[in-house]
Amino acid sequence: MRRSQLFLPTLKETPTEAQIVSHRLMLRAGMVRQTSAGIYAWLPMGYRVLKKIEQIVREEQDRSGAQEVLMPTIQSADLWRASGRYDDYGKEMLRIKDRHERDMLFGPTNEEMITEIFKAYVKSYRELPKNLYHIQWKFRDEVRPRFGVMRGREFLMKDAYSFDLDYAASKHAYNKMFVAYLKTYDRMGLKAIPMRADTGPIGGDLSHEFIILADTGESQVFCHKDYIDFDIANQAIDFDDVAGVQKIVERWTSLYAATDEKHDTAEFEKIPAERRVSARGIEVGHIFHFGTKYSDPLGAKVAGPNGEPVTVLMGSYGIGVSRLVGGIIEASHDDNGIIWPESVAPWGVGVVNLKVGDAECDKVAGDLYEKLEKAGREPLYDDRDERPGSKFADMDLIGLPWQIAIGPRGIKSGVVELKNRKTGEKQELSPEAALKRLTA
RNA sequence: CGGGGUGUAGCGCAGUCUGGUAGCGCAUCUGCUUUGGGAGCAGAGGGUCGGAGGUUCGAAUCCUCUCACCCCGACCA
Repeated sequence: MRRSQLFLPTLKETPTEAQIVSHRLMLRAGMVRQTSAGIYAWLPMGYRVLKKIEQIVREEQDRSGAQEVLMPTIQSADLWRASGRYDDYGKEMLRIKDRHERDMLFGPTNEEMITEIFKAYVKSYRELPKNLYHIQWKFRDEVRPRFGVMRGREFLMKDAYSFDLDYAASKHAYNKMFVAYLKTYDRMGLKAIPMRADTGPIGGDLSHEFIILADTGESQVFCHKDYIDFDIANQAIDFDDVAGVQKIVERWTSLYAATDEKHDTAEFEKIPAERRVSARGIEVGHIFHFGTKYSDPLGAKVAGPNGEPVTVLMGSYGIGVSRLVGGIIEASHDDNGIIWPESVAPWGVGVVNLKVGDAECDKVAGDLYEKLEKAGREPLYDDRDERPGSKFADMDLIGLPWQIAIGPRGIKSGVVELKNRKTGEKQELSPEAALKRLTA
């Protein structure tokens, strides 16, 4: 993409309404525009990042055996009356009437709808297990939206729903999601720590929040320091291996980790003092086993092995996709701007032509741009006739992992400058060597 | 939903107390000079001062109502 063609309205000054760093940077980098409180339009760069995150989530869901569907944003109130939640949900639910005065709503979640769909088709235990997910916009009419996309009213969420015949199977479904989540966050360059969450009236140990550590996080969290060094990156997972998956879950739940609501000071203090981590965190996912809470009132039953009706056990598994855009920035930025992990960066490399119009610079920069494009590195070529300083500042702001600066000074001695956004490390090397470094 | 605050050019703000030609910086456009970390000079364009009523010869400014947005708290992916 050529910067001169791109719709990327970056700002030098920070709009006052933005209080936290990710919100400020998202506005300054021209990623989103607020259209109402807690509702955002996604501009090209923001949307590219959103789609990359979404795609990683999708791939890891698919890998774990879940199947993607797409359910509507608008739902009928009748469904929610059947589960009893229409009245319970309160003012957070955006209620709408259609032209026939029928009660509708903009879905805040989809348990009722997926259960209804499941129930309509699945009649036998032989068809289990099933895990269906979708990635769709939700609306919760928060009293007080804030923190930009981190807590908007409209937000993109991946929600998966598992259906199983008995508790053991249901637990395996839960464990698979647990592991898929670890993989998902890891691929985004995030260290997400599963923390025990409130299980409500169901009880048991099957609910976890996935928290990433960031200084500006919304809640206080406590955990054992060893979690920081836990690694899932290069582990091949066999999701059909019940014991193997269970083992991974056990490892990741073996140490203390809790948000302030569930914090137990006595337990925490059993950890050696130098291994205690008390930090701020952002919730980026929540998985929950809720048994028959919805299948029972909605009558989701299958025929069991002996022909008897069995109410299925369910779980639901959410990832805040749009929230992650803000979350990643909170976890990865500096004074100059965003620092994108490679996997979610809107473009892979920034090619900065420091003197547009200079024949040599144009040639070398244009050539590098084309080759990087061909190599699939998704370069962003800053071919604007701007001053070098403002191009560097802009490039740092939008946070692409790599920058190549091509200027007359370097060209004279046959070199360009390759800069790593994260480390700030710069080195001069020939255009060919730079290309090789980035495409190896 | 309680408490507090702000609405003036795309962004950041002054002007409001004490009514009298709507301003500044950045951004934008033109020209010249500049060109390796957000340039300099000269010129230009851009506003129903959030909206509706009212007071007044005259309202960004005073009064009433209203809408939007932000912050703290309670609540939440």
